[in-house]
Amino acid sequence: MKIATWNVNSLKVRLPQVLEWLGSEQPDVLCLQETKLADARFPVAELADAGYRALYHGQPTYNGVAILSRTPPSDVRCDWPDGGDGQARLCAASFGDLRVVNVYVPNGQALDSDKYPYKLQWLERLRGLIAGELQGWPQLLLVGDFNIAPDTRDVYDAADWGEGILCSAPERAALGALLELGLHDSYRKLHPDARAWSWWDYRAAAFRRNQGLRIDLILASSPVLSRTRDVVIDRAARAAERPSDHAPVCITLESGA
DNA sequence: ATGGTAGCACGGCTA
Repeated sequence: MKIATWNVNSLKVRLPQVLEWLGSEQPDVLCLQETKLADARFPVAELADAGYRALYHGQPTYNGVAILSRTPPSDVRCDWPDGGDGQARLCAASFGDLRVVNVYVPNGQALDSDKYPYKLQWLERLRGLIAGELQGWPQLLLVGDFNIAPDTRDVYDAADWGEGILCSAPERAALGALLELGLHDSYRKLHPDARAWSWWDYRAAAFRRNQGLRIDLILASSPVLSRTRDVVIDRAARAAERPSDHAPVCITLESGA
């Protein structure tokens, strides 16, 4: 079973690439972030033609998440239990015994921005939600754009980036609190020494100079990690014509429990 | 060079 996550930075613009990627990679589940689409404009028919149904939760202009799958999901969740705060950043669905939670964590912008405490509060709230989900779903994947580089290995130049946004100690502590629930950074577990990025800024020719960060993560509960065959970052998608600034990340699981 | 690019119901905001 293959489950992937990809911040597409506008599904309207990136739909041809998403369709091509679905065709070549054939994932069972693809979680999207930054679809930037109102639900009425979600490309349901085009994806159905490609063999994928869609669970989507969007808004105009900003944010937006979706879960594409070849089989019907169950126990669908489209926002926070209390209805959320108007920012479409969370959805979840189950495929058999596997729970998949898809998040677009707030960027935070800068340490002195009011978006920074919002990010930290959002992550604290997510911890509570995931703790509850794990009660009913021991086999769980928490995937998405976390907007946090877990440690210095995940930054092209950690000394230069320092304690800036995406790398500050409170952000990393909030990610650590999620891991303490019994989740594992699957890519890092399988590739302890890898220096690989999932996001490169559009500005300053960051991709050409390979100046990136690994902020798109697949966190797996222990039962899922134990049946993980591999985790890969598809750097080629970032090198494509008119790319998203993020690369897809894909986990392959042994089939069965 | 202390910036740059990309996307968005269109132009200041977000990343």
